[in-house]
Amino acid sequence: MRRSRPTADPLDARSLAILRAVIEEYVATATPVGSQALVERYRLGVSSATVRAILADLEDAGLLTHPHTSAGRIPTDAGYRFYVEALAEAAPLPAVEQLMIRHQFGQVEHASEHWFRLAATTLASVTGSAGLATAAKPDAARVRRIDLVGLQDRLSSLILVLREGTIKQQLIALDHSVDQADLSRIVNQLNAELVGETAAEIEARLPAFAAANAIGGPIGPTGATGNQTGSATSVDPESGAELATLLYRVAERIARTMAEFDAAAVEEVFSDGLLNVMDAPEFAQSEKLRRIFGALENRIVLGELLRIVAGSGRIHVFIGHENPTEEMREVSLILAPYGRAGRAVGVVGVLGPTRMAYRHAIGTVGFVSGLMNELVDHLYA
Amino acid sequence: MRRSRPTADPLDARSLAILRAVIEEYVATATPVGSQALVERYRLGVSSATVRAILADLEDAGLLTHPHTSAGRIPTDAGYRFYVEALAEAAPLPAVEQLMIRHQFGQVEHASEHWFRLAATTLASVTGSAGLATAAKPDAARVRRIDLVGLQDRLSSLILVLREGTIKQQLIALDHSVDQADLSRIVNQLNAELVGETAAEIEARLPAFAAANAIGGPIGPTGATGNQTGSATSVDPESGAELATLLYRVAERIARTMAEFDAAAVEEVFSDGLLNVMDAPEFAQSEKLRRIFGALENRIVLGELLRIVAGSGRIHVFIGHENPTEEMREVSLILAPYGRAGRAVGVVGVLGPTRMAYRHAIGTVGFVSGLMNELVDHLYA
DNA sequence: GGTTGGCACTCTACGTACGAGAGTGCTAAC
DNA sequence: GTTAGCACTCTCGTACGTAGAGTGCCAACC
Repeated sequence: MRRSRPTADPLDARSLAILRAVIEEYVATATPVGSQALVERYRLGVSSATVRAILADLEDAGLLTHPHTSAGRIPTDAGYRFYVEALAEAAPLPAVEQLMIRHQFGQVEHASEHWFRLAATTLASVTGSAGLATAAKPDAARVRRIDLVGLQDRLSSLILVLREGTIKQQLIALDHSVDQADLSRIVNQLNAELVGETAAEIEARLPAFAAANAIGGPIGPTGATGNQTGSATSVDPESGAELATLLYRVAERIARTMAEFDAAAVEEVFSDGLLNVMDAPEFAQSEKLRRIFGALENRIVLGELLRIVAGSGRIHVFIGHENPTEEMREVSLILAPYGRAGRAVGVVGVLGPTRMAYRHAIGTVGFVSGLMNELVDHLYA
Repeated sequence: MRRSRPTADPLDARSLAILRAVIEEYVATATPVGSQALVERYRLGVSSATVRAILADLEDAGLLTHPHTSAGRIPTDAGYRFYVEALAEAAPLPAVEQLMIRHQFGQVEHASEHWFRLAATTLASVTGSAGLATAAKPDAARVRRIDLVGLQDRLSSLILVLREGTIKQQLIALDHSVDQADLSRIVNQLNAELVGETAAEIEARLPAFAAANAIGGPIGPTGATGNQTGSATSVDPESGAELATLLYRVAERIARTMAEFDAAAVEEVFSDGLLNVMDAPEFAQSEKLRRIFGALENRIVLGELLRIVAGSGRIHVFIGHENPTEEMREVSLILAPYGRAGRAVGVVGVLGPTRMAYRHAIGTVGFVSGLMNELVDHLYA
């Protein structure tokens, strides 16, 4: 409501420089920045009075605001948005840090499950915000390997390895005791028939399994390999029927487990460095913190965001109010997808106060997502 | 420094009743409790002046304290300790709640990995504190099943199922491409020789593997079952040597993975309801919270505690200063082991402010650890 | 016209003062 | 041994006053 027209005059270079200075100063100090501080710390070549006039313009444009009359300026969400889009080229991660991170990933390379955790940890420590990572997850999981391990007389464990590296374990209670040799025969048959299939495809086969089950006979195409590990006991008809029943139950369980896996928006979100967020002075009162942590615990809220990002193929920045949920309106999220569309995709990113070092954070998230890309490519070339 | 001798006179029944009242009132209200409040809310049959005299005695005995002169009394850690040992018989969980919890465990029964998480969640929601749970972990893991799954030409995934249900996945880079049939032969041999063994036992066998490797011949006792899944290709000497090398490497990796698993004090601590702790008024300033969460994230601190509890066979209560670390001196931990000593053992428990409903919490932790006992027994009878 | 120094103004942060209220410890009477 | 009474102490909330930071505006300047 002052001086220049309230809306988007294209800002001149000096205004941009000042906007940028305000943002970077505020990000560094967490204190509203005044005209005096700006002329002292940045070579602006103008007096504080001039700076004040420009600050007022930037405020009219909605990019800055005032906590109160006699305080300095702080950026609005719109200000940060402008900064991210027009002023802040992503800062590439220094080569030293890149090397260090690669080295760390090398250390755990033999256990892919740890990559996601490490990605979150790395993002947290490098950016000083909270780090987030989801495991790479396919649209439709496919079977890579099935195994049944007898635990006790009437209890067995189904181990389902999916093509993308995920392992699912399920307990299966048996109606009758089944020895490991019989379990092996079932496993062989299941592997022969179901490897490479999706939940839906297995589902479609279930009636065939059931039919075979009903007549108590052996099932599957004649090509089923079978004949395994020594003990080639002859199968009496009754136990044959029992095995067929079991076969059906296991196949059904596999289909269900995979369907559940497919349906889960986000299987698990690894996070690290939540303590970093607690350190931010804007969250000194635990009430705000509580709401943020609450939102983070709520997988639905986060899942929605992650889904948006996973499909997009680019880095997303959600600043304050841009977040879909009320609780997150004081934090910013920088999220990047990784993996191959169609194959497995996951998301990595950071969460911090809107007062965040966006350049650095975007650069770091970009680097880590690239690294995860490499790793996933290496796994599923 | 008043009236009666400063040390442990055996306290009379009335003093005990008042101590108990103070503690239970304070736990309920989080406000220092005065003599007036006590006579109003509890049928003590005496005047507030008398109560005041007794409160002063209890303070001299070190069981209560004063935040300041004109405030009511609050319990000291010693007061809580006395309460837990002498005054508070554990409150058994109401049958309704027991049933509800059992029902919830029934819902996820088919996936044991979820039990630990559910235990933490249940403890958190029932007690209103943070819930903790570790997976059941043996002193020395034993192999239950080994599998190798080809991921790509020169990359394979080792899947190691331990007797206690834990699954470990490891990537193995191959020097040469190996087809699934050859992998299967290796797997069969490994299973034949290593099932049931510990890390140390496998370690001891490694030289034998290496020797066989050196001469390029087949290895293992003659009883090794072998011969599997169709493709009985004849093995040319060179590829035989390569396979022997691979066999050795995989065995070595298995031994190392298991040794690491054994060495880890606590593999993973599932926690839930940390938000509950944030809600406690004593932790309104996030500085205290920060330190507590920091201590929780530090696996070493927690690991030490859990190790103490795991071996003990009984419920432990750590109140405030009784905790080994500085950061935890404002919280109490109630921890119970479950499982079978010698076989797998784990720990469940809750963490909350020292101002905790001990009776209820102890009862709940006891119930959940009993439940986990049942589940583990059911798995590994 | 843009820029600058000067200046009045505004608002917060902080320290002080003060009364209300809660709860104690002590004493004298029961 | 118990109780009523009472002076005392300490916190908490409110009010107030001051110092300091930073603004917005204006008149003068280049």
